[in-house]
Amino acid sequence: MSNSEAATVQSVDRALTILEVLARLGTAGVTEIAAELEVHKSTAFRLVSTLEAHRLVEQAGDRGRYSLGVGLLRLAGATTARLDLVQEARPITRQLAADTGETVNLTVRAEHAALYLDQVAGSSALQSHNWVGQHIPLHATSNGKVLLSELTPEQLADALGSLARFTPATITSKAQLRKELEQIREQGYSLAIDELEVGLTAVAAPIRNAHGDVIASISVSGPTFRLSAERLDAVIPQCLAAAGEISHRLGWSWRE
Amino acid sequence: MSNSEAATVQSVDRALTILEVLARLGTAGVTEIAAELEVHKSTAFRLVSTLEAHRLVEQAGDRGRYSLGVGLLRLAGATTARLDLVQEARPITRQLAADTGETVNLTVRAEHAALYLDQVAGSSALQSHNWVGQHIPLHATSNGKVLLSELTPEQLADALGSLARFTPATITSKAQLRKELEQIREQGYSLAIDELEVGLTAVAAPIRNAHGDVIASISVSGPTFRLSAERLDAVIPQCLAAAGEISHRLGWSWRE
DNA sequence: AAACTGAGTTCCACATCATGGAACTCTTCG
DNA sequence: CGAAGAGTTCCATGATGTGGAACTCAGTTT
Repeated sequence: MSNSEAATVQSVDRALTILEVLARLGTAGVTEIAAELEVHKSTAFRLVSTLEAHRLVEQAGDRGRYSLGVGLLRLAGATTARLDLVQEARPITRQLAADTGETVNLTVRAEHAALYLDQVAGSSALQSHNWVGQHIPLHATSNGKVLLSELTPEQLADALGSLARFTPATITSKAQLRKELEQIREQGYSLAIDELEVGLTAVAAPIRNAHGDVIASISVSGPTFRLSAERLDAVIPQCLAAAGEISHRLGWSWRE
Repeated sequence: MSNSEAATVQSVDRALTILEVLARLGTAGVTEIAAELEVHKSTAFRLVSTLEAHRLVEQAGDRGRYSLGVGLLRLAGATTARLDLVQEARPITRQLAADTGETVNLTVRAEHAALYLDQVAGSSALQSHNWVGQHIPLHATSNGKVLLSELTPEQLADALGSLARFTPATITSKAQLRKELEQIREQGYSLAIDELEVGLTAVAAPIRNAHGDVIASISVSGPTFRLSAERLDAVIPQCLAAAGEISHRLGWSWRE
C-alpha cells in the first residue's frame, strides 16, 4: 500500500475504526467502543455522534447501543452500482473492441459531466488516451449527448452550465444542442465528430435498466481519418447491438 | 435526528464529507476535494490518506484521482447481510410466533456472543424482554448452542472464553458443552431450560445458506411453566420447519 | 527539447480543535 | 430506595490538525 506511510489524521482513524468494530460486533455501546479504541468514553461519544450525523451509525432508542447505519449502504451503493455495471458489461465491451478494432468506453452521468467507468482498446488503437475515472463535458461527447438525450427539460437545465468550445465543431448553442438531442432520441444513437478534439470521432448508444431508463452509455471512438462515413455505417449497428445486449442483461426488454 | 445537536468532530466530519463527494462525483482529485470542503489541499490530502489507509478510498495510480474503495463494500456488507436475512425471514418468524404464541428470535454469531437481530412476540408473550441488538452468551442459550454446534474444534476454542454460570442449570464445563453440541448436531435442534435465566425455556434450530453452512439460528422461547415437555413436543417441529423454510429461501436444498 | 503549469505530496511552526476529567442524567438491579 | 453503570454534557488544557511554503512529477505548450 503505497500511501500507508503518509501521515494520517488520528481522530479520523479512530472514527473509521469504530465502523470496523461495529461491522465485527453488530452492535456496541459507547463504553465498549471506548474500551476497544483505548480512549475516554466522552471521546468515543463525540466520534460516534459525528458518524451518526452522517448516518453511518444508528442508535437503538435514545440511550441505546449503536450499529452501522443506512448511510453506509447509500455510499456503498454508488460504488456497487458502478462496479456491477462494469463487470456485467465487460464481455460485451471487450467483444465490441475486438469487432471494431477501436476504443470502447462505458460512461455514466455524474452531475455535470460524463464519468468514464471503463475502457477497452481495440487492435487499431495504439497509444489511446485513458479516459477512465475522468469527468468529460457532456455536450462535447457522443456519450454525454446520449446521457443528456433522456433528461427532462428541467434536468437538462440543471445538467448544463455554459457550453464551452473545444474545437470549431463543438456545439455551444443550447438551442442547437436541444435539436440534436431530439435527433438522437429518434435515431437511437449519437455522433461526435471533431467536437471534443479535432480528429476524434465517436458514436455512442444508450444502456437502459429494467425500467427502460438510460443509466449509462457505450461508445466506439477513434481517429476521424479512420472512422469515415462508410466505416461508421458498419460501426453504428455494432454499437447499438452492444448497448442493447447490455441493457438486456440488466433486465430491459427489446420491445417497449 | 435526536443527536444532531451534539458536538461533532470537525476533521471526522470533513473526512465523511469526502466520502459523500466521491459517491456523488465518482472520482475527484485532491485539489477538487479541497475546493469542495473549503480547506487547504494539504488538509484534504491528509484526510484522503486516512480514508485510503482504511480502504474506504482508492487512488488510480500513484498520483491519480480518488474514488470510493472496497472497504466501504466490506463495511456495508456486514449491514446488508444482516438486514437481508431479517427481511427474508420476517414472514416466517411472524408466522412461527403466531402459530406458537411465544417469542421468536433470529440470531447470528458475533465473535463470542449471540447477536439478536430480530424478535417477534407471540400472543401469549406480554411483557417480554427485547433482545434485539444484544450480545448474549453463546453457551447459555439455545440459539448460541446451535451456532456453536457447527464450529470446528479450533473455531470453538476461539469462540469460547470461560463459561459463566447464570443459573444452577448453566453449562460451565467445556467437556459437557462439547457433548451437548454433539447431541445437537444429531437431533438438529437445541434446548435451553433455565440455563440463562431460571424460568426461561427456548428451542432453537439452525438456518443454513446455499452451501449448507449454519449462518444464523431461529428460536422459540417462553416461560418454563408454559413450555412444558408436552408443549415442546409440538413446538420443536414447528421451529425446525421454520428454520428449514428460511434456509430453503436462502438456497439450501433439503437433501444434502 | 526546454520551459511552463498545475496537481499531488511533504515538512514544519503555530493555533485551533480534540481530548480527558468531572459531573450530570437516566435506567436497571439488588 | 440506594447503588452501579452506561450514556451524555461541559470546559480547561495541550496534543494534534492546520495552512503555508516548497518540493516532485506529469502533461502541455512553445
